[in-house]
Amino acid sequence: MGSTEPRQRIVAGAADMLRRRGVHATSVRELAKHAKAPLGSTYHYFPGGKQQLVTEAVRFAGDVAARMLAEELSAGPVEGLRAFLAWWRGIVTRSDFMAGCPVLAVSVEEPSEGMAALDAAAEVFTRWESLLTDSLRQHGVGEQEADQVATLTVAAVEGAVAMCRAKRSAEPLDRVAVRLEAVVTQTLAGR
Amino acid sequence: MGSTEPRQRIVAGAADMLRRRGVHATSVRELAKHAKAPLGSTYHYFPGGKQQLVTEAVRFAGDVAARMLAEELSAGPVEGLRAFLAWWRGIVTRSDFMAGCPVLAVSVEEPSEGMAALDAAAEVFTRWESLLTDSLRQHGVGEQEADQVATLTVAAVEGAVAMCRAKRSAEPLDRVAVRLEAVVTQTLAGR
DNA sequence: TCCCGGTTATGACGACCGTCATAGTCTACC
DNA sequence: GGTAGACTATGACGGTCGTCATAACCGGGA
Repeated sequence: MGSTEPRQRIVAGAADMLRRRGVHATSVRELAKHAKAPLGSTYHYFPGGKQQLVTEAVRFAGDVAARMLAEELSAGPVEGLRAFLAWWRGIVTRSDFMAGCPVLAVSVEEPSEGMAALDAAAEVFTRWESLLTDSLRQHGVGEQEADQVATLTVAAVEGAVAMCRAKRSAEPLDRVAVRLEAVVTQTLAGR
Repeated sequence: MGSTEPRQRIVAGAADMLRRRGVHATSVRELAKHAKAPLGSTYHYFPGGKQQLVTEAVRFAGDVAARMLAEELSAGPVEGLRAFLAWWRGIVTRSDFMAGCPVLAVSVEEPSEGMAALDAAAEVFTRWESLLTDSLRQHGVGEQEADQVATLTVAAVEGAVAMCRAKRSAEPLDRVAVRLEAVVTQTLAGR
């Protein structure tokens, strides 16, 4: 909070706004105001314009989640999964179901011009999947099965976050959490 | 194809554009052009403006999918699941990973003014879940477990569709398909 | 034949968009 | 203390947005 670096503040603020409104409903002016930075600064720090800003925001949000996921996975796949789900639940509920996932937002909206942001989103998804896959493999799960469970987890979490937003309820995330934990437990038990 | 009713044409076209661009990147002008209808007609048939148009498009797309899902589920839960996944795979690949899900698009973007479209999205999700839940319950699955598996399925499919768009690859949907089928099969086998 | 409802056609409105140019301010080093 | 360079401030640009008012059109009942 109150980071002194304006650039960092802009990126973090952008990630926060993308969560709530999506890409096209977020203007650069609002972005600057939200970060208490002048509009001119925006184009000073991000000469690539909105595209660059969105791309960096996606990477930033992806990194934050990945760092958390990596740490929690060190206690085991099930513990990591639980923490991942709880983390998303916190974001969704604390914002009164206004906030979602900026990575998902970029993935759903147009690649109108330049796919930089979309590519960044794809990389974030892949990174999350890799963390989950590695953890599963380290606990004896086969390659294919680990890949599939990791992708299922990321997809289900992202989908559930969007569903929570639409329904203004945390139930989708809760249901998915129970079922995903069962899947991972069974996978670790070797079928 | 080539329906004579302009109103229907506009709604179907809107659903198609929402898939590809999302809500805010789709203008009413483009919508009218895409449906070969005059801009004035748009506000004649949809006095509620863009909000009403988006809402009806979401309901329309939701109905099409629900009808398909209901029919395929009559052959059993696994068969319905398979068809559901294959249907989405077709949409994603046939469009060269440009098209996604309009319901998801609405769920991820603004609640800015009037939640009509968001509510419609929530109803569509609930409808899809109900179809899956009912099918599972008719095959002896308990209530809670059926609810959880149904939500997991819808969430995972929606998330995977977005991931396919970002990665420009059908692999997320394919991985999710394999794992979801395993989940449903095991659920039906009673643990 | 006339007219009248539903539909299309056209153009305008105020607002906001992304982007940039330019000029002012500040900071830190020589 | 002066000056270079990083940052801020301001305002403008061409465009497009959602929305609406209004006029032209057109088919069919009186």
